Amino acid sequence: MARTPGCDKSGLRKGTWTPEEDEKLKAYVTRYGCWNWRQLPKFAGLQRCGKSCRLRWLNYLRPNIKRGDYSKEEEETIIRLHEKLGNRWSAIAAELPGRTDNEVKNHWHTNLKKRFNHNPLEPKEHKRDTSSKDKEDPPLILVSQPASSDQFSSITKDESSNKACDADSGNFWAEPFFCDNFNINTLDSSGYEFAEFPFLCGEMDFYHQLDGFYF
DNA sequence: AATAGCCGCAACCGCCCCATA
DNA sequence: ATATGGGGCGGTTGCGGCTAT
Repeated sequence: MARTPGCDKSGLRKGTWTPEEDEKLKAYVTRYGCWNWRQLPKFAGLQRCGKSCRLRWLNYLRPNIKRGDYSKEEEETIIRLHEKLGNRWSAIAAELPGRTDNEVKNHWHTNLKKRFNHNPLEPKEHKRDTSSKDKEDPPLILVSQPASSDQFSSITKDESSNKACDADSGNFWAEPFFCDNFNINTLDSSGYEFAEFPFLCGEMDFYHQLDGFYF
């Protein structure tokens, strides 16, 4: 499933994230936010590149991530938007609360594409894979159903981790990040999310301009 | 019970866009 | 106008688990 741990030539770790790394990243981002993905791993004590941290956070550790089976409505939405937008997974994922572009993309490639390739309504410009093995899969039948809220709160495969996310997600997105030296009064009086304050990271004292304070 | 092949998905890679100097 | 750095995005890879034989 995941790639085996390894290191690239610069000594940065690659491959599967360990629970310890997850904890470090989650703790740091929760506390300080993602002010700079490239610098972040250094201060968070991670031997990872910034991109890897960003991906891990956005696709796995971020609060309110919904995992597990897709509802019919979600699949319908993906298919409808894919028909309209093509492979713009981030735009499609934006319409599916709790789903990430990576997850939507994976779901498309592993489930929906096989079925949807047989749907004559699919625009040809988006059709990429017409391999013969797909012929055994039944075409996807779109059925409109009234949306029910419980269909959007599917049980996750990793319920324990999701609960952990839910526990601290309550006010996560609505509240600013605080650290030891942060004073809410330093927020720009205009209301724009901007703050400038010192971080204390280990023995280093930095000034960071934190933009996008509320994410 | 063994094993070969398939599938799902986390993670990496490289390109592109945008902001800033 | 150009260079540079950072973030975002889509395509692809490859391992582990599952299933069929």
